[in-house]
Formats: sequence, structure tokens, C-alpha cells
Amino acid sequence: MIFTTKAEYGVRLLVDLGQAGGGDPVALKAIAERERLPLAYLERIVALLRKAGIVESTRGARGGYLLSRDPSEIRMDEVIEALDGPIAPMSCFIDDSTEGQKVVCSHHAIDDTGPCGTKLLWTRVQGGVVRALQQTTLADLIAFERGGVGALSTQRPVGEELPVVTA
Amino acid sequence: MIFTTKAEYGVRLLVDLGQAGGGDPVALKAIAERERLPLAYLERIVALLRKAGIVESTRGARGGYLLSRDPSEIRMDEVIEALDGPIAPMSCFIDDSTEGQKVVCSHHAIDDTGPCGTKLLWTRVQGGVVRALQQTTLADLIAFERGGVGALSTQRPVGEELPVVTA
DNA sequence: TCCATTCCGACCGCTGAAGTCGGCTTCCCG
DNA sequence: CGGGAAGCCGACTTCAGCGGTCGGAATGGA
Repeated sequence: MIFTTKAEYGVRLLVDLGQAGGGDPVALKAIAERERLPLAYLERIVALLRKAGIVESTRGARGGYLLSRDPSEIRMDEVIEALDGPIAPMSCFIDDSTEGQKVVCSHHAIDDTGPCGTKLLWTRVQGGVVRALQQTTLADLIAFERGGVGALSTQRPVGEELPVVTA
Repeated sequence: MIFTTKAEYGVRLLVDLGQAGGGDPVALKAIAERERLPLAYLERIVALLRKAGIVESTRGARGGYLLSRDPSEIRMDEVIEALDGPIAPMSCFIDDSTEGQKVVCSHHAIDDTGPCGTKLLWTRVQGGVVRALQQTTLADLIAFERGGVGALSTQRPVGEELPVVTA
């Protein structure tokens, strides 16, 4: 499995929120019942989304959650990272956070000459995953769930794509 | 993590075998020492590759392993599947093996109208992974390890691509 | 007949995923 | 102004599977 249930439930929660339309806050209990997901677990999941600034909450009675932006502005790479943490093909595959997309392969670190062959493979795979996540927005998923396969931003303008690790 | 160490070690084993050139059989012990991997564990890994018909073995003294085909004929999707099993973005994502690439999303199975929104996302991600694996052969990795980034079949003829699950 | 090597099933510790629980805080509404 | 509905939060539990290890049997070259 590439993703955990956190990612799954979190995305479904967002889709549900998006379908609600952004009127007044939606209580988690309502979402849990509609999606048939454990409420206590959803609480922990939505907390991650809130910390990441993807949803906003209002406490107290008649409180609940709202998307903090338009669904078309919520990219799935951001969502998945918030829920599952950084996705890497292998544990040795570390995305250097110091601004560059430098990738470090830990084995053969000391003595070896040249990169290990698996690096090419992991890089390509991660590229495929990241690209898929970047090109999909919450609005896409909502549109898809409404049965319409059309109107998907399958190809978004090249300029908007984030830099991706390349082999 | 998308892949386990089985996949990692198995691929490195294959690269090592490929570099040996296909003369007489290579003992696992030699590979374990070169790659600094636990021998007992490698035994279990190479067994998977043998069952999948990717390597061939000769027993007894001076025995060992050989690639059963040319490295350029060994695609990584086949290798990874043999080592880690079928790769799916989520547990609910089942590739129907009855010849069609039909994908079944288990939740909302009974009452729901239309597909759940996550299906689109998982399908796109899996597409990205599968495509990356299909387009990479063992020969690519061997060439890469020899320091040469050139001569990679980065884009192989479209006609040769296997059918991929599409949204 | 050694001994190197493949083959195979049993076992095992640990980590992280998945989910629960109890209690606290917040704050709308009557 | 208080009760209850909702969010917030840390501690806890359970369990599968990953990442190995071990011991021994089968095989076959020298």
C-alpha cells in the first residue's frame, strides 16, 4: 500500500466538505455518519488538515469545519503530505528540505563510486506519484464523484507545475 | 514507503547479476558481500525471483544464480511485483485479474451511487507508478550504475507499453 | 566423501497503522 | 447562566507485516 487510511479518510472528508458547499460549518459527526467512518479517528485526521491550513474549525455548539480555500486551489500533494507525511519510494530516499529537490541515497554512502542503480528507479517512480498528486485538485475529485468524468483539469498549464525531482 | 527492502535488495541483486555478465553462476554469498546485504535474507528474496522466472539457479558446489534473460528484457514492473506483490495505492484498490484491468473500489460498494471520489486519485497515482516501472528495464539500471546517464531508454516506443489502468 | 551451495520452513522482535478512550475546552442557545 | 453540542488532545491498545535469523535438508562438483 502506498497510502494509509489516514489519506483515504482525509480525502473523503475533504470531498464531503466540498460538496457541502461552504455555507456554515459542518460537524464531524455528520461527516462520520455519511461516510461511515469512525468519528474518534476522524478527529485526529482532521486535526492534521487543520494544522496544514487546509480546513478551518469553529468550536463550541453548532461548530464544525470548513474548507479554508476553494476546492480548485487545494492540490492533492499538499493534502497527502499533511496526512501521510512525505511520500518516498524507499526509506533511503530523502528529500532534502533545504529548498533544493536534492535526493540522497544513503547506501553506498561512504566508499562507493557512483550512485546505486536503484536510485534511478525510485526517482522515476516518485516522479510519477508526485506528478499525479500535483495535477489533481479537490475540485477534480468532487466533479468526478458527481458522475461527470468531464471538466477535469487533467492537463494543467505547464507553468503552474511545481518542480519535480528528475532523474 | 512504497516499496519494502525486499524490492530494494532484489533489484540490487539483479543489477549485480547483470554486471557479472552471464558467464558461470554467481554464488549468493559473493553478492551478499559485495552489496553488504544479509545472506540469509537474500536467499529468501532470490527465491521469489526464481519462482517468477527472472533468475535461474544451479545447485551444489560452484552453483549460483544467473539472469534467465537479457537485462533489456527484464522490466521492473515484473520484478517489483515478484518481490513485493501487486502494488496498489490503497487496500481497497483491487486489480481484477480476469484479463481486464477493471478496478474495484470496495467502499460505497452496496448502496452508493457512482464511484467514490478517491478512486480517481488512486487510479492516477497507480498509473504513474506502473508507467514508471514498465518503462524501466534492468539494462537501464545497469547503465545508470556505470555512471552513464545517457543511453537510457527513457522514452520507449508507445506501442510497446502495456495497457495501463485509466480513470 | 567432503564441502560449498541452494532450498525451505519455523521462528521472532519491533515498528507503525488503525483505532479507542477519557477528559478537557469552547461557546451557542434557551 | 448553565447544559449540551461540538472541537481538542494525549495516552493507550491491538495487530499485521516487515525485516530479518536459524537449523537443517537436498544437491552436486572435486
